[in-house]
Amino acid sequence: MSNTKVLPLIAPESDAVAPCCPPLTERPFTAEEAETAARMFKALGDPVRLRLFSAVASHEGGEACVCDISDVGVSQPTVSHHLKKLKEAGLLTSERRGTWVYYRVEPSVLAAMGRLLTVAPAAT
Amino acid sequence: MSNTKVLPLIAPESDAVAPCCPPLTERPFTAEEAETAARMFKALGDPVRLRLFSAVASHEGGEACVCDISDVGVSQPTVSHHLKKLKEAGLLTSERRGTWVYYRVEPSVLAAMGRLLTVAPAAT
DNA sequence: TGTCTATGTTGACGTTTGTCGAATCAGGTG
DNA sequence: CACCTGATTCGACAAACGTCAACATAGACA
Repeated sequence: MSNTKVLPLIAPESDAVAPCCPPLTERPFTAEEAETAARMFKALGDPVRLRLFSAVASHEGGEACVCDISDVGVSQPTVSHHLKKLKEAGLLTSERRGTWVYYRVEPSVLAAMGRLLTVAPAAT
Repeated sequence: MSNTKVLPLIAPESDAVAPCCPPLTERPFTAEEAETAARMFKALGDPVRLRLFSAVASHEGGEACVCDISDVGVSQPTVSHHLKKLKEAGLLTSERRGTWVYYRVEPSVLAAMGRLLTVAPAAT
């Protein structure tokens, strides 16, 4: 199962995305909100991680085997290390299927981050 | 007063935003693209910087004096240090007016980052 | 069983980062 | 001019980070 869903895209109008924080432009972040959101931005703040994330996110079906994306110029343990970081940040999930481990993006988190960078719709 | 300019919003349909990179989900980033984009994400990857940025972005008129936003729990030199980082990342600009220094957000960069997190429209 | 391949973990390393206090710069005001 | 306040720069230090080689683990297959 689950081959039917080609990428559980998020409904742009849905506010069911991770209720982490309001848009950055809406009001000053609290310390707590900043902590949460910064964790996600930080995870994408490294070139290697960004390439890995982009490789997974753009891969067919929204998921990719490590072997498909590990050609980013660093050693294999380093790739594993970065994928772990992305997982800890909630941006990726992983699943072992036989010999290979597949990573897929967490679409709701992507949407939540996008919302952070949204400019508030004309504040009155 | 000054309600006339609500925030120099970006036209969501305009592709005139910083032509850094395509959406993360469109195709695997090249090393160069990742380097550029990671620099921006990294700038927002610190809680203190995120609070400072949010404070500026949400401030009336889209700009704020350092004195208005420097209450984030760290020393004043540290605030200055982080604001500098945000400036170097192209997220903020600063201008001295008399005694005070005002920071304002670079809306096009915000838009560019938002576009990165956009989900590609049904990749065939 | 043993072996081979694909990933993850450990330990160590040099580098970068976040933080502060002290010193310095920039503009007002008396 | 001297003095005060707001903001940046400097110098130092501990903590976090990115990286690798070596080792460990998980599953496939003979």
